[in-house]
Amino acid sequence: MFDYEKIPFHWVNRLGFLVRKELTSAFRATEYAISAEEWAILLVLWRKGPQSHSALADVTIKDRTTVTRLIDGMVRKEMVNRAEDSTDRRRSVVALTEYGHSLQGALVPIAQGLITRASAGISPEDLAVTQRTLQKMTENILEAQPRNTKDIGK
Amino acid sequence: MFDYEKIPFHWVNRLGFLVRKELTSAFRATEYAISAEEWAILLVLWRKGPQSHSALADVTIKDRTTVTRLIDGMVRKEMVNRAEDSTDRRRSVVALTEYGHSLQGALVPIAQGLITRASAGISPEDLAVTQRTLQKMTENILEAQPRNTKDIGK
DNA sequence: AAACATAGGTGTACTATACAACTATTGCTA
DNA sequence: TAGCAATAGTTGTATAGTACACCTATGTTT
Repeated sequence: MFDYEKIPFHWVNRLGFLVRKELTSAFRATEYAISAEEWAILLVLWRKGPQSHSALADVTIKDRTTVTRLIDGMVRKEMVNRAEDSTDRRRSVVALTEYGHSLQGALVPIAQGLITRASAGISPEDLAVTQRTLQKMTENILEAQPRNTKDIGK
Repeated sequence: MFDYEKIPFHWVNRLGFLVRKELTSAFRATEYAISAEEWAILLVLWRKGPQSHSALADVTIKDRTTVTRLIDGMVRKEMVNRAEDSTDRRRSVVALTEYGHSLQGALVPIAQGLITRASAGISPEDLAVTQRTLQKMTENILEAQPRNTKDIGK
């Protein structure tokens, strides 16, 4: 049998699960009960501005219906709102509300704290290699993979 | 705002999600519909033999009740069974059935295929650094962390 | 023996996930 | 340009995973 613990996969799973859990419970300890999935959406919106559902589904690698439900919840909690795209009336554009923007100040330091804690005793070079490797692995898997929209080669 | 994409966390989440999804769908394409969580439990049992619920909760970083439900399902599907621990009658020991053992031959090659696919174009050194780094990060977070049992300092 | 700790299970509730099927648009092409 | 195909998003429905609060049974400590 192969030595699973010597392979990044095992740790990707383990650490991924752990991070999600830690983030969620750290957020819940504040007055903002943000889930890890909501956090992922917020990150995109903070960095890239308003996005369509399809775009969000793509970057989060989730089904469009999952995104719909997720955004439903975030609208209910008034973190984001939906507007119509003026150029394409099928499309609705998800944008941050004032409250959604303000969450950044509260949440980012928490995430940074966790990152700092996790990175203790690890050299910047190793962190960089790890980041690159994980990114490459992600791309390898996503390559030639079905997406949510079919305009892959666009 | 910090550059999240330059940090391993982002990719741990993304890749972790992707791997779980890929594994699940690859398994579902066979005659064995094994979930990623069941896979994680099976891995432990294959490698380390019979385990108590608490031990499984510890390595999978899940709540004991979650493990109970997970094992319930696996017992129903006859992958594992529960036996009493002769030395401690509170404890029940989860062990593989014949069927559970046999899954190894079917499932491991699938996982290895995914690993090979993901690792394309990455040097063994980088893979090793990544594995070490992720392991260290996991340990950093788990350190001084509440566990399922309270015998932490044991 | 009493108090405490641990192993595990139940009740309950909620989140995330996604397949199938649907409507409303837009784009393409014959 | 008329009609068909593709796209964006939603709803119905079903399922898995998660965990809190609380419970019982057993073992440990003082």
